[in-house]
Amino acid sequence: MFALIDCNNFYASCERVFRPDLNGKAVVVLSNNDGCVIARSNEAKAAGIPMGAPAFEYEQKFKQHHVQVFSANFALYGDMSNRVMSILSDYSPDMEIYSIDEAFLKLKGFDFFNLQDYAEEMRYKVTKWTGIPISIGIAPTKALSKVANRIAKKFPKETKSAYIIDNEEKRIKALKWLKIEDVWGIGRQHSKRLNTIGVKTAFDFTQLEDNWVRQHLTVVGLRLKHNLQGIPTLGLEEIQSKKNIATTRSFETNYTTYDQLRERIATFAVSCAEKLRKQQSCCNSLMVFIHTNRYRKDLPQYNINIVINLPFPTNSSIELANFATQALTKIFKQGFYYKRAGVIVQGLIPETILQQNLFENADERHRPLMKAIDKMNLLYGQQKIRLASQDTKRVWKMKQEKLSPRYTTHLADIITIYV
DNA sequence: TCTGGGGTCCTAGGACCC
DNA sequence: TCTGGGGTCCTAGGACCC
Repeated sequence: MFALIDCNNFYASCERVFRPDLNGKAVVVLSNNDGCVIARSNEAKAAGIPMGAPAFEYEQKFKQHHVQVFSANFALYGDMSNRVMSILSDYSPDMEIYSIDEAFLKLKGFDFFNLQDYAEEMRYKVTKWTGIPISIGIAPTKALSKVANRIAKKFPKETKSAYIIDNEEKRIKALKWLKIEDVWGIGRQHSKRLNTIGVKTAFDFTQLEDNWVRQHLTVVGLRLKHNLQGIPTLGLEEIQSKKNIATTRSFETNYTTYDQLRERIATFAVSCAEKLRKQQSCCNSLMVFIHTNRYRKDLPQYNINIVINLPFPTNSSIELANFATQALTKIFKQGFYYKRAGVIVQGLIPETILQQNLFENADERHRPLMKAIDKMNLLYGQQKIRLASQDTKRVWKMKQEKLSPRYTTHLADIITIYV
């Protein structure tokens, strides 16, 4: 059996842990730059605030329903996630962390366990120790555990937030209940197409011909179909190092000059380099893109990207910032209002595989230098040591007007309790 | 004025090889 | 008039996830 554990309204719940006065109240969390809604408490959902709602369009509604608004505090969410995952890892030797707020546990050899009790204990401990509410779905396959989880979340009282699909009757009943567009792996396009041929529920989907599914939804869709039928086609996945790493941002205002963009691109490249070093990889190529504001139909649009193959694999901040700025030079055009840009590094290989190039090689001195920089930044705070090509005067700021303290990761932000 | 960010996988088609 | 057969690798684009 697989268990899928999912934190309820994760970011909103993290904020509430340190603001218990907000329990039972509407809470939303905004994306970077306070752009749009990326998490909602149940009360906020009930107030009719959709996922992805642009914050400026919903200001009235926030006021009207007394919604507490937060800027995204990823330092807090990342740390809370680690705490939850560490508790969950005690409940099975086989765990796959699927996202910041979700994990699969493989429950092998649990035949003599009462899984309902087991799940409820898990839930009790996570909530007690971290303050984060979770829902649990258990079933013979991953896709079905997703379905079970949805039921647990939808009917928290009846299920005690833990639901198990362990026989055909329950499976069929669950699949007939679940709308096709809510199935894991069926997105907007697929559900539109499925709707036109009369597939309304997950159950309808499992009744389709294999060939049709294969043809229109590729092998991914076919695997999903079998998974929903109870045939295990998806196992736990090993933790693997990433294949791409990206740092991309929208700007608070429009950028018009090369110099402004150059600074951002250098900073994004440095950030990618840091992420690479963290997972002990080097990259072989890098992509730089710049976009104008796609919502401003009245302005000329210019979206372009460029891929640069590096002469040697590297994770040096200096090299990557250099290559990225060179790339930018090739695509930058005067006369546009730029709103978004990013750097994506690709072709990742382990740091240890060092291929010598006949003509050009990485500067060996960078390695110890980067090590020293990483160490200092860890010790004295992120971004303390920067390249001169970066924003040394701290001109650049993200809009984060409703940022909560870093309660769990920053000493100065620790809560004081008066007794 | 203001509309996020970071990932994965699969397929078709082109370029190339012998 | 007639123009093979069997591969690999790479990339762009489209779908999906949170």
